[in-house]
Parts: sequence; C-alpha cells; structure tokens
Amino acid sequence: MNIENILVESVVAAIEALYGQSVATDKIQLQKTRKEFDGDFTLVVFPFLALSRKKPEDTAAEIGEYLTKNQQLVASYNVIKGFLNLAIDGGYWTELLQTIDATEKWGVTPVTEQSPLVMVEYSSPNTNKPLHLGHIRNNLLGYALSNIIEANGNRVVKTNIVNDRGIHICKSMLAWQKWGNGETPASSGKKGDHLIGDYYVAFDKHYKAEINEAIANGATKEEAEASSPLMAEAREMLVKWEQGDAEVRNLWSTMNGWVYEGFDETYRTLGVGFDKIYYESDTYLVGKETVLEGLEKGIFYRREDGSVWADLTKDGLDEKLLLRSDGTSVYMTQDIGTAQLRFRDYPIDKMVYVVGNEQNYHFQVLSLLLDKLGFSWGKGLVHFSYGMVELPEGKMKSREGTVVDADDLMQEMFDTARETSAELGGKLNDLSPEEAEQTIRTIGLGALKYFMLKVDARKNMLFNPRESIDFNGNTGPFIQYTYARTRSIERKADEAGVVLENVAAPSAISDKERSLIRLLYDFPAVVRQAGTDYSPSGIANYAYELAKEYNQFYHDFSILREENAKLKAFRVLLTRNVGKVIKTAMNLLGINVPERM
RNA sequence: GGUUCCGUAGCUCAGCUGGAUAGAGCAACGCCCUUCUAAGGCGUGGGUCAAGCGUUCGAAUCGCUUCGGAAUCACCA
Repeated sequence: MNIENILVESVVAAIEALYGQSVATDKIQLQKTRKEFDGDFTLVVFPFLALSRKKPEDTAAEIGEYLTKNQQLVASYNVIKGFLNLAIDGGYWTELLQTIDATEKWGVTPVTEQSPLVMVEYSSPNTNKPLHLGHIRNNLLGYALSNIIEANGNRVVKTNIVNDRGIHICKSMLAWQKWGNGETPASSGKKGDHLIGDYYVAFDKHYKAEINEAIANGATKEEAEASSPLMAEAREMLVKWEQGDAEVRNLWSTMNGWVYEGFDETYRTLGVGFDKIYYESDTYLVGKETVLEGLEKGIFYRREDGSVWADLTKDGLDEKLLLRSDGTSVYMTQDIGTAQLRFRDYPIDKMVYVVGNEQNYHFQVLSLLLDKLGFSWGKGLVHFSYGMVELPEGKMKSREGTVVDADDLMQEMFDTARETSAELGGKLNDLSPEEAEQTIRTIGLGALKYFMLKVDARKNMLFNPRESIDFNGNTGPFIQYTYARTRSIERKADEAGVVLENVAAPSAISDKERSLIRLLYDFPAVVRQAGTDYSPSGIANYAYELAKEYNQFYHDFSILREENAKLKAFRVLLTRNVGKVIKTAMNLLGINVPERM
C-alpha cells in the first residue's frame, strides 16, 4: 500500500473521530505539496468545512493535530489558509530509497505469459519515397508508446503495415523505366529509398510539364489531367500489376527491395524496430469478402453503378465508400482486411494505431464498421492520433521537395553533436574514437528524440530545422548529461571504496534529498499515467524534472567530499537511484543514455 | 456548412480528474569554473492563460457562446 492511500485512510479516520461523519475516500484531495511550502503532501480542507463548521485554519489544524498523534508517518504539519501541509517522517523516505535500490525495475510492471496482448501499429510508410520528419514523429511515438504499454504489464507486438502497392508506386516504376537507364542503388551510390523517391519526383515533374503543354494548346486543366498519357500509362501499369503481369511484378519487387534496404537502415539508425511486418499487397484483397458478407446481411448497400457503401448518417457521420464500382478495394476495405489478418495471427486484446490526426475520421469510421460487422474488438480500438509537424514555411509537401528528410536530419544531428562536443573543449577526448563516435550519435539522437517526444502528441508542433534542436536547457542532452554525472559519481565512489550495502539513514535528511526521493517515489505513478493516457510526453517531462532537481542537488552539495561517512554513502545511494530512474525513463522513450559525455 | 482538435511569456512548450503567488527552456541582461563533468548553477526583466458569460468557497483547468487557426467530410492511401 502506498503512502498516499495510507494518508487518505488516516484522514477518513480523523474526520470520523473529530466530527463523527464518514467521508468517501475519493472525496479526499491529497496532493503533492508545492515547492515553496514545507511538507510532502497537502490536504485541501475546504470540502470538510461543512462537516467541521469551523474556519478553514482551525479545521486544518485539528486534522493536522490528530494525524501527528495517531499516524506515525506524519512527523509534523503546518497550515496555510485551507491547506494542511503534512511532513512525512524522514525515516520513511530513507527506507523508500532502499526499497527502490533493491527493486530491479522500479516503476515497471513485469510481463507474463498471461498479460494482455496489445498490438501497436506505427510507421506505415509508402514505398515510393524516403522517410521524412513526419515519419520520425510517428516512429518515435510508436516505439516509445510500445515501451510504455509494455512497462505497464502488457505483452506488446510492434507492427508495421507497408503500403507497397497502388498508383503512386507505379508512378516511380514508370519513371524509372522511362528515364532510369537501369540505375540501381549500387550503380548510383544512392540509398534505395532515396533513389525511388527521386523517380517519384521525376514523374511528377514530367506529368506537370505535360499538363502545362496541353493547357498551352488550349485544353482546360481538367481536360489536360484526364487525357494525360503519362498518367494513363501509370494506370495501365497498375492494372497489369493487379493481373499479376510477370514483368511488372518483377520490376515491382526489385524496386521495393531497394526501398526496404533503405528503410531498414533508417530504422536502424533511428533505433526503432518491429516484431511483425504486414504488406498491403498481401492484405488488400482480404477485406473485400467481409464487405460483401456485410452487404448480404444488409449492413451495407449497393448503388446503381455497383459501388458498395456504408450509410453512417445515423451515427452522425457520412456515407462511406467501401468498394469501387469496378469492384476494387479502397483504403477502408484494406484496413478491415488487415485487422482481420492480425487477429487471426495473434490473440490480440487491444489494437493501437499510431496514425496522424488527419485520419481521425477514418478511424472513427473504421471502429464503427468493425463493430457493425460484428467484431468485438472494433469498438475498443485506439487511434493514437498525433499532430502534424509544421515547418516555419508551412506544410511539408514531398512532391514539391519541401520536406525534411529523415536521414539528412539525423546526419545533421550527429554533425552538430560532434561540433558541440569539440567546442566544449573536446569532452570526449578521453574515449576511444569508436566510443566517442558512439556517444556523439547517442547525444545527437537524444536531442532529436527528446525534442519530438516532450511535446504533447496530440498537438501540432512547429519544427524549425535551424533553431529547434538545442543541447542546452530542457533537452535530451541535458538529461543525458545528468545521467553521465551520476555514473561518474558512482565510479568515483566505487574507487574510493564507498560501500552502499546496508546504508544507514543519516540523522536528518535535507529538503533537497527529500524532494529527490519524493520524485523517485512518483515514478511508478508517472509510468502508469503515461500508460493510461498514452502519453510519452508525461515521461519526458518527468525525466527533465528529475534531472533538473538532481543538477541543483549536485551543485549545492558535496557528495564525495562529505566528511560524514554515513551521509556520503547515503548521497551516493541517492545518486545511484536517480541515475537508475533517469535511465529507465529515457529508455521508455527509446532514448539511450551515455556512461560519460 | 457538418464533425473533431488546438489557442498559456517575444519564440518553443509544460501545467488541465477544479485548489495556494500560472511554470520551464530559448532569446535579452547580470553573477559563478584553483571546488566530485560549466552540455551546469544562481539572479533580473517579461502574462487581461484568445474574448465573454455561467457553475463553484475557489476556474488556465468544467459548461455554453463568440472570435481566430488546423484537420477532415474523395471511386487517393
């Protein structure tokens, strides 16, 4: 039982004893005492005034008096207006520190064979262009979210649905056929995904030129687009692909192969991964049968042209197309199919989709449709909807080249980390070149990841490539730096022979030590909260708060130079556990921490 | 037009199951490296929490209205 519950029950008992009334535990507002006041927990007494029929100050004092006498954990109290601040006995906090030290994974709930199984879908790239900034946010959120869900005692399957078919893929293929001269990643030295992306852009360029020419010859824009020979060829290629034309399929698998190699490299650098990858080319036909069954059952209806629709106007939504008039599937149909396959493959208890908020409507509809089709898991699916990444110039448009490329961005982060490290007097000079390079990558990635994850995922965020990412202040490197300091203290304490087994409590702990331990105490609740809210930013902000608090502590107190052996050991123990929790928090976010920097 | 989301310091963002004087970082200006890592610490200035009304002992937080911004409502994915 944690201390807050104990206190709440004591307050219930106090009110019973003092005023002869019983109060429900959920009516008792116990919160952390704000920094500027003395105490650990604060009871808001306003709700009890009707029971006590006394002034707020007097009521608070009476309850405080009762608790100090009858609950030994409460060492003292003070009253400010209607707020009763309770100070917990220092011995409790030192014991707690030892408990944390003895707990292998503080804040993390172990996973067993019986734990619920949660599937998290994220990344979901198209194979016609390289990953960009928006994908980075998606991947980092998806990966962090998976870790957080797992830390809350769930089995997690990380999955990726690759959009490897469709007209957009044909565009790249066609452009490569026409203007590629047999270029390959090996011959050009380009990463496969970038190579294909270049041809996608090339298609668009030629297509636009074609349109402009037609317009110059007197056609309207619509006419020009409708009669574009290039687009007609792309469509033709798609038809051939669907028919299984050997040549087209061959080209398709070769080019997709190049893209996958490129993606794998990006994922590896970014430090994310998947347990199971689905390809849309395998799943796009599956949903069709289900839709046709739904049609027979009268859940859907067919229009005169043969297309199949769902009428969701009674649910406050619109009508939704499910099968085109030519009988082919649309996005929604595919998602139904993919969901079916997944539930066939795994005993999934819950499905989480990490997909941008521009698809809120899509998932609202998907959930409804699955429910109507009789799938029990439809209603409970979670669309983890995150905001877009905006640039100072506005939206990113891949066809217009106004994107921030994922590979380029990471490379820039590494370069900046290297420069910064050199500017700071060659901090990593003591390390071997390999270790130094590894550390630089950890720091550069840490800066990027933390920047993306500290913001509330639901909100659109602004990313200024030049100014956004810093290494000072509320940043990943600041937290990493703090961790490196804790490790340094531990190493030096070890060399000096400080023994951390059975550390005795010092006669009195200071406010700084107390508030650090209290932060450590909060960590399990923070993880739980992040798990229920699906909020990596909650963990990120906690990590920063802890790191900042420790940095002040580090600055204000001598740890290793402390004369009192007891106190020294206690502070080293505290340091060790601050480091431990920082590391756990950062790892939940998918951010590594360096041993030195 | 319908639906959903957002609006907090010059900038980027926390805080939101209602609670004390609304917090960080960046940017600006001071101070602190003979002291366990200065990617640090301390300080100063900077706010009608978009606006209004309501609920409440108490509202940045809850409700309604208005104003701004975004997404979506495709035989694209």
